[in-house]
Amino acid sequence: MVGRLAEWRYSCRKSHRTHYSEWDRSAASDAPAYAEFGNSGSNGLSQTQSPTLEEVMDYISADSGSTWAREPSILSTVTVAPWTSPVEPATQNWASCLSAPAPELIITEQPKQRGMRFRYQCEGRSAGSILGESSTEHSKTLPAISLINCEGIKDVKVSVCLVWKDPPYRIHPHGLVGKDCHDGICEITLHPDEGQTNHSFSNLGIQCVRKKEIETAVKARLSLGIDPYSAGMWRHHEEVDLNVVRLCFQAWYTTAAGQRMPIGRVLSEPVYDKKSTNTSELKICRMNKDHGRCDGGEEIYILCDKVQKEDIQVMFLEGKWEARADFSQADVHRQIAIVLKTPPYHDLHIRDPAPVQVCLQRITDGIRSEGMIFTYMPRCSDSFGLRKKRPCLSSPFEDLNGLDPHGIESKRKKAIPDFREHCNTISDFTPGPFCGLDYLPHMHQMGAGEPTHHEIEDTDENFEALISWIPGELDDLPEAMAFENFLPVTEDEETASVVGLSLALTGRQLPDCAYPEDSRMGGC
DNA sequence: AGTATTATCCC
DNA sequence: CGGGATAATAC
Repeated sequence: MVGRLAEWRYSCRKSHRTHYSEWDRSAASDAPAYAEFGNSGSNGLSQTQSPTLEEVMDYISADSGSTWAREPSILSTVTVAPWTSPVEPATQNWASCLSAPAPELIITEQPKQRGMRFRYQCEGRSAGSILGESSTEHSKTLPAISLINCEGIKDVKVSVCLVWKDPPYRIHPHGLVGKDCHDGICEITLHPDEGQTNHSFSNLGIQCVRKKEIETAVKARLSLGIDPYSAGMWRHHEEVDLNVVRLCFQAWYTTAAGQRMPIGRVLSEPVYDKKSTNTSELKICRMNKDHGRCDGGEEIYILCDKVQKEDIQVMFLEGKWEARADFSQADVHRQIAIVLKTPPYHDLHIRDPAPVQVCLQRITDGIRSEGMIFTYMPRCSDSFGLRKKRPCLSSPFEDLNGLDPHGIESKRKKAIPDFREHCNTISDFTPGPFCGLDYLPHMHQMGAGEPTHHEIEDTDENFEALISWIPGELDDLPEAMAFENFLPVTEDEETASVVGLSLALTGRQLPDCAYPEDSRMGGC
């Protein structure tokens, strides 16, 4: 467990290196604290995955006895104030003295955490608009707050600024732009005495600064007194994580005596930059295969939105069952494609096709993409897989006839395939034999009576004859040499198969169009 | 020095 | 906006 945590920390450091360095430093001097997180159980951290940073934070904040939350030495990089609670009812103390319900500021609609891109100044003033978390494609919501127990107050000033995702919630160099925004913050005045206690923020955009502007931006904000957590400037402030912010809502009112009273200080959930690959939404765009053998090990290509090769896994899911697809970092191509091997299905003896979900999952935060269906096929009842008839194409090269020359359409949204089709692959011939050239005429003979199909008796004799011919172990033949690709269906295909087979046996590249059905990407 | 990723800028 | 080209950095 400790090892896994260390691994998690390592990956965090890699992908958010700058941002977490403060914690890394702390943790280095307090290994036992980390070990304690790893025991999960009652501490609320996930048991099935590495804990997220938030979880660790929650754990820390819940653990008042933690030495390193108070230990001055670990705060050596902090120039101003120590850490304080994220949601702090600032009004609690005096309110209880007055025995009146304390005025409060609450977030009634959190900002949507993902999906909006931070914009540079050079991209224009309109930096988009942060939506509410319950927004859908059809109904938009906005981030919103509500003032509670403020009925009698005339003016309440509300201010929103951006802070770091993590304690001590320093001011963030990025700024808010849009309606009611200036100097990177958004300020409005509400009149609760007139019933105006709610507000939703429309047209709030996040404008990002360039790295070289971080210091200037932070100083500018601090000089305006914007620093809700009095966290000040960090001497390594340029190490801020520029891909995530939190909105910090604050409110004040002025008493009759002219005293300025704070009402609240509330943090939103983190808001992540859509453009950054370590926080963006994950998406599978296409897979080259939507079904396969239930014992797994089949190669599949997935095209996806940009991912980070060291922080991505592909999960196969069905209810509580989860299996991770097998691939290495080298199998992630330019961040947008993954070549993987399917994991075996949990039941190798299924009788019917079993559809499961395939999705991308980021390792560090556990976020998953939407699933795409992949259907596991039963193994064949006849070990040869030859008894089954194979459906006949109207034309073996249908795809070449103009409508879909690249076979793109034909790969889209296929219906759940008939598992018999799947059974015809040579890999069903455990232990992986291969048919010899001289087997083809034999096959032809046997199918002579059938105009569209050839069938071969699944007898032990035939099987023995087949495997006895084979020179050696051919377990690892590429999928392109699947038996179905060589099994003649029509005269044309048979010719193609003979060509294909002979080429395959001589180890030469097959012309794409020699395949009755090209199962590889790209097509003819 | 070359490749892979990220940051910025453009449309 | 979303997509993508290009400059700038990181391995």
